Amino acid sequence: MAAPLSKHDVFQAIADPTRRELLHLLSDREMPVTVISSHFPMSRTAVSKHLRVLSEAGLVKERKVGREVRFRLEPEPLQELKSWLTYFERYWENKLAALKRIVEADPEGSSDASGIAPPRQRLVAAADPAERTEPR
Amino acid sequence: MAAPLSKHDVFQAIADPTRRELLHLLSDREMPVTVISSHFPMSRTAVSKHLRVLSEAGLVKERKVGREVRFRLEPEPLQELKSWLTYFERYWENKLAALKRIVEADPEGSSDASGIAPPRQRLVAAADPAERTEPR
DNA sequence: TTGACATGAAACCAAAAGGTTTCGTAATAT
DNA sequence: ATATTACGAAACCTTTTGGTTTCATGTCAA
Repeated sequence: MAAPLSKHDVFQAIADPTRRELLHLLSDREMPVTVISSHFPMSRTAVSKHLRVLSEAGLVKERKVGREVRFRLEPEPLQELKSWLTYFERYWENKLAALKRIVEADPEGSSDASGIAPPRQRLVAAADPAERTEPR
Repeated sequence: MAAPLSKHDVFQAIADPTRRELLHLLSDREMPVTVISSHFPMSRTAVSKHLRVLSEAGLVKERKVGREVRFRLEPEPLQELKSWLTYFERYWENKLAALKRIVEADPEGSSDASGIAPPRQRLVAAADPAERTEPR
């Protein structure tokens, strides 16, 4: 349970398209920096910096082989992203379910196949026509 | 197939911790800007800017009510993130996943709008025990 | 009306991000 | 030995980001 209090977190690491491409590239196999950078329209140094950001986020690991340094994907930290997403999943599933009910005009309308607790999101507006927020 | 070629994508939108907190806050119910900003240690204007970034990524929707503007969560765009993650899930789920993938040898992937390139598959690793990369 | 409230636009600023080129150093090849 | 290759560190530059304060405008309350 080492706290990864490093400078870059997973969310920030994957924000850049180049870095996402790097992850895909490295998911295939491990590669040295020069080979990696040959896939990108920027300097090797720039790619190297991106690799460092990924490394600080724990998303890649490096290993020295002779004079080269090979990088490989380390997917585990992506789980944080996944669990973060899980929280919101029920919201869109709920919305989709609601839409489905409307479209199908199902008179019963309460079939939720996911078994996930429904969020307390108001799908309909308040009844008050003025809709004051803070009556003072 | 509306191409979401706006300035901010989902990946970038959720990179900022404040914006992630905003999404959580708004997942509960819709809120006007002033109320939202009271939850954050920064100016209302700053929060407003974050809301705009989220809006450009399609993650929140606004609605005018009297003199206030209420924001609410719009979770659908997060599905892009989820499907992006799905690709990597196989890698972390168990160590045999990579092998399995090689065996199955999925012939073609399709690139999407998020800068993701399909990995070029090489089924055989270098045989040289010295592990030279570029024999010249 | 007049004043208070809710909000966005604008101008501004410091720091971070993303890139470059140059250089030093370790490992390999000849 | 000597040249070549692989790489990171450093210095530098430009653009973006995340924040601020100030101001204008629309809406509501008295």
